[in-house]
Amino acid sequence: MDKKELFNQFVAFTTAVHQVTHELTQNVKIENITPVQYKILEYIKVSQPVTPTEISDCQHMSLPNTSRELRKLQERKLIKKIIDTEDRRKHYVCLTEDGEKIMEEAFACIDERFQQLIQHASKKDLEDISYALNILDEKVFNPNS
Amino acid sequence: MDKKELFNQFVAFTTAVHQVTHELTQNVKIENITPVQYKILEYIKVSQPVTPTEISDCQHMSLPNTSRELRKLQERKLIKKIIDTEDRRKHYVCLTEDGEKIMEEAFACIDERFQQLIQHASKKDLEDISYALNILDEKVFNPNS
DNA sequence: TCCATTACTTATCATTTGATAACAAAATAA
DNA sequence: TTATTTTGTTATCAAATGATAAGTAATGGA
Repeated sequence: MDKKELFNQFVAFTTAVHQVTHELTQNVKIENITPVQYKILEYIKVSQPVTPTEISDCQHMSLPNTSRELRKLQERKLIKKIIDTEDRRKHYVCLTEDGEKIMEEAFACIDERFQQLIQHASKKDLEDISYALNILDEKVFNPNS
Repeated sequence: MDKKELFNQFVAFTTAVHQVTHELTQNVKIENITPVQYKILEYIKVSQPVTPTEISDCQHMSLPNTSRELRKLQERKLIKKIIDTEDRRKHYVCLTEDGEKIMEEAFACIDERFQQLIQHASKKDLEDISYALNILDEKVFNPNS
């Protein structure tokens, strides 16, 4: 196995992943939500509670810009902030009920398209896919966990 | 294999892929190139020659905006356009020598970080990774090819 | 107590990106 | 030939995003 060749395979693969994730999410349409705001909501949904600093780090945006987007999401009642009782500088960000509802709909929509994508997969195919995902997670994308 | 469970695994996986590709490309710094322009160059590099319409489709941007960015890249002598002799409406876009040089440097930089990522992988690991990439390409991300 | 650091906010400005209308030129179909 | 479609450009405006300075409040250490 040539490592250079593996790199080419890797590049083609990640391109395909980006393409497919774009297709899966493209018909998720939340009223008046910008792409960046959607990514933030998605992150909160999966990892809540999170602090603005964590969002800032994970989404690769400055804390001031994160703060601005969070304020907009809060104004739209999609998220709420809870101040840590231990360290009152820290804010824990969570989805509100409205936010949860919207994100569950979004995920359901993505899931629906995902199920279409794998509709022709056999039982063994599904096992192979799951196994392959695990291998790559373990050896490339999440080597520590 | 529960299809719902596979979806969760899939979501976590694609998130990790996006995260890692961001890390691999983040220290590719080309002077005065915007992210969109970089994505266009990357696409041209891999798929040249391409037409503006193809770029527009693949990068999910309107043709006018594609045209604008291509003009900027052309002004910087990173790409060139060749008019199709058969159908003179069509323009084939290619990298110039300067463009090739810059993109090869960029890819070398990404490759370097990729090699770090898999530096501890054994021969068998590499084979497993390659196999897993193939499986996923075949059954999920590139079902037609 | 005083000072430095951390977590976050507000405000402002520049740049990038997206959307749309109007146009030109070439190809194709009627 | 004339109309229609395709391919691409230019121009303009609005919105989203990025960068940075300045400020508040809480914490923790000297």
